[in-house]
Amino acid sequence: MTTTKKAAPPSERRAHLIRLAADLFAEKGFRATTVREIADAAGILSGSLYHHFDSKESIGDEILREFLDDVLGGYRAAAAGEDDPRVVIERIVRSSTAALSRHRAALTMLQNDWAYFSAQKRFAYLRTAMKEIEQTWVDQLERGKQLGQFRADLDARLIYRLLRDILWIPTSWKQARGKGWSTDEIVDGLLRLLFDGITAPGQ
Amino acid sequence: MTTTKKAAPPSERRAHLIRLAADLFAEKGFRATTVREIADAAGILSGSLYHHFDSKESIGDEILREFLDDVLGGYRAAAAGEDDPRVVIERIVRSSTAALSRHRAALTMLQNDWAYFSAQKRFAYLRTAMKEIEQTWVDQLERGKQLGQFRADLDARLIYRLLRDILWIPTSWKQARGKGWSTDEIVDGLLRLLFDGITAPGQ
Amino acid sequence: MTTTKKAAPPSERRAHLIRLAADLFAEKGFRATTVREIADAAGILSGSLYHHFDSKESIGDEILREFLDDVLGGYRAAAAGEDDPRVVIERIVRSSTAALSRHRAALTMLQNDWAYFSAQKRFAYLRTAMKEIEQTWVDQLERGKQLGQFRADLDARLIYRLLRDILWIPTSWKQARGKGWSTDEIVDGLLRLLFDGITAPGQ
Amino acid sequence: MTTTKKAAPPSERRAHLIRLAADLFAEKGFRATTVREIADAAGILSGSLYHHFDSKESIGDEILREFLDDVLGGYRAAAAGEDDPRVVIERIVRSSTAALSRHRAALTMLQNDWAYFSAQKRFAYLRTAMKEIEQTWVDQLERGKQLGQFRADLDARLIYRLLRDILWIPTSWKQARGKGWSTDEIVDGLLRLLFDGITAPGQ
DNA sequence: AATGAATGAGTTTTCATTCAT
DNA sequence: CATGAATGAAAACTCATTCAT
Repeated sequence: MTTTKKAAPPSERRAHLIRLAADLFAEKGFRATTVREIADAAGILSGSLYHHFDSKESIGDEILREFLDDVLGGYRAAAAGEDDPRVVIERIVRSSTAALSRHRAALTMLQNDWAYFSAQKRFAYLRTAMKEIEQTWVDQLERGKQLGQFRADLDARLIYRLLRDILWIPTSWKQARGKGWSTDEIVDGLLRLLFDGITAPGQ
Repeated sequence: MTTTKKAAPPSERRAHLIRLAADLFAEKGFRATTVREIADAAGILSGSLYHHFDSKESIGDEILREFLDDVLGGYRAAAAGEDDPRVVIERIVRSSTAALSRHRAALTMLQNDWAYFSAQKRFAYLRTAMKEIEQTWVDQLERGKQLGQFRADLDARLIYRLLRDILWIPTSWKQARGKGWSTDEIVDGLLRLLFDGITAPGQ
Repeated sequence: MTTTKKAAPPSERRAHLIRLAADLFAEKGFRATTVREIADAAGILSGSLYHHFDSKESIGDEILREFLDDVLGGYRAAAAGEDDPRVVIERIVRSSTAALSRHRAALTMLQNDWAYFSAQKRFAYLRTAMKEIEQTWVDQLERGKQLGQFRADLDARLIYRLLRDILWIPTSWKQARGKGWSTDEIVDGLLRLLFDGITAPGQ
Repeated sequence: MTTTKKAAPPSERRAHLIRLAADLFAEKGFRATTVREIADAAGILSGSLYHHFDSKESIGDEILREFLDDVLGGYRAAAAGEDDPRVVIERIVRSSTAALSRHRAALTMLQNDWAYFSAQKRFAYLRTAMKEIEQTWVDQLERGKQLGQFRADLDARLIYRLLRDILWIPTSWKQARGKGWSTDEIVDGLLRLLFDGITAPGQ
């Protein structure tokens, strides 16, 4: 999950190309985006991309690593030095929503081409990161049960599974704009649903 | 949404090939699956598939149509002749979970290659179907609010967006078996989360 | 060193294409020959080759395996059931010269691109085969020394090193025709040089 | 065979770069070595090489010319003012072995990429040099026959062909060190093989 | 002297599809 | 129904070389 790679000297141009590629990946998925399209977007020939990267996959790699570093950072910070599971969960939701909006492309890549990436050893860190994310959720849900904050019959692992993907979703809405929701509205709606469900208080 | 197509004379062999293709699509996505892989699975050569189908897309088409027919049937039946939105929603959740487990491949295809399909006129029915599904959810949530069953501040469209993808999720768990959840457990957990959230009653 | 590979069903066409490729490899070396050239020679498009082979390397693999099977077969037969090292060596020289003339392309490939092939695990059998060949030579030379047939001060490993490459040479002369030597003349000249040197008897 | 070329102003840096390139050529062959690899070895960017050389081929040219100048010099010196063919041949063997060890890269280049170089007019001097080398051998072998030193039935041209490549071989052993042979041991073994063969005196 | 960026022509490979047999 | 062979268009990637700075 380290960010520095010896074969990848950072540069302005390079960073710009990654951003262009990320936008395309977000739009059409990683596999469906061709290097020619990336090059076209940059106004250069496809072969010229290989002056900066040694493969299309290494561009994807860089995008995904940065994303997971960011997300995991948020999870760790959320869990550090805080005892109330409810607060930790709220922090996780808010921080990862923010991280996701910063790395929209990475999310789309994972959603569309998870099978492709996770099958390669090069991307083994994806599975590792997912495990840490799951563990964090399960830990907090379990602690909440023990403290009596959450329903005692709640299956932490099951709830996590149900939740994880909801967390990813709001970000992809950026594309479908004009719907009129701010990120805050979405996150608040999500937290409300998570904690209280849709049933009216009295019922 | 019509089922009969002139280029598709139904037959045992044909149905079998579709099932084989569907399994592969479920595993790796529609685009990532090659006709050669489908043919290999059937023990024939790739060219021979074209005796049964006129294109790879027409295989996908058939799988997606059957799926949406099934799902929409469930939605319509759930809403027909029932007034209590809570009951309708529970029926929707149960029926679509069942439909999804019957059409696992279709779901993966939509999740992975939505952009690809929805951009083609041939697959226009996908958008139509999605709109009907959304409308059904929004209708029921709105009626629930008016009846005082659901929270008055609930944004029906937002909640639908949050929910839709959760509904798809449990299906993809078939692969990761051994986790020890039955479909019923998952649906119950999902309905409980939807109606009541994770907070303990007293809190 | 097995000849049968499940992913390579033998066929007339396939064998013909291998022969065409082998001729080109012999002429210009493996790396320097493009798949397009092979396809051109066959009168098809380069992509069509991939109907028969999954990579250029697998064509090379097939050519090299057949060659080494043939050569090693000769070495084993030469050493089997024969005690006189001088006879064994003569047999080895004759059989491998014959094998080489049957697999001229393989030889050129090894001479030109040995570094390329031997660095890949796929071609690990090349090193294994070379070791067996060396061991056979060293064994016979040592036995000849013990029997008093060969000079006692002869360094078997050194002589082998000096000899190995001479063995390969005569084959490549096929190209440079018109020189007027038959294979037999070459082999006889070689054996005479090996056993007796160039010095006149009396000197 | 002229050494001076207008596009080649000699300099320290330049000579160093040629040495680096030569090492890589020796390891992997001329064509298999990329300019980028040469530049990497020098710690500069590939484009910067073109400040010193106008093409990759001109690097190869320089390496090959120096080599052939050195080798031919040895051949001429060996034949000059000496009547005994046996002595001349011994001198040739010793001098060319020494030359080869000074120009290891050139040898690998010729062995691996002979077809490539010899097809270009720029490298016409390669064929010229080879002809002179062959003629020298044939002359000495023929004279030896007339003097009764060498076997009368010996085919000078054939023997030369058989011998030439043996001469190159020992050089490539530099890489596989630790085998425990000094250059002298190799040359002596070679001369002994050449003059007397491997057969024990009495046999 | 060297960088940093790019070219352009070529390479191997992929894959849905066609079609005579 | 299926084979066996091929197409054709596009994909990812390679690499010697150029050039403004």
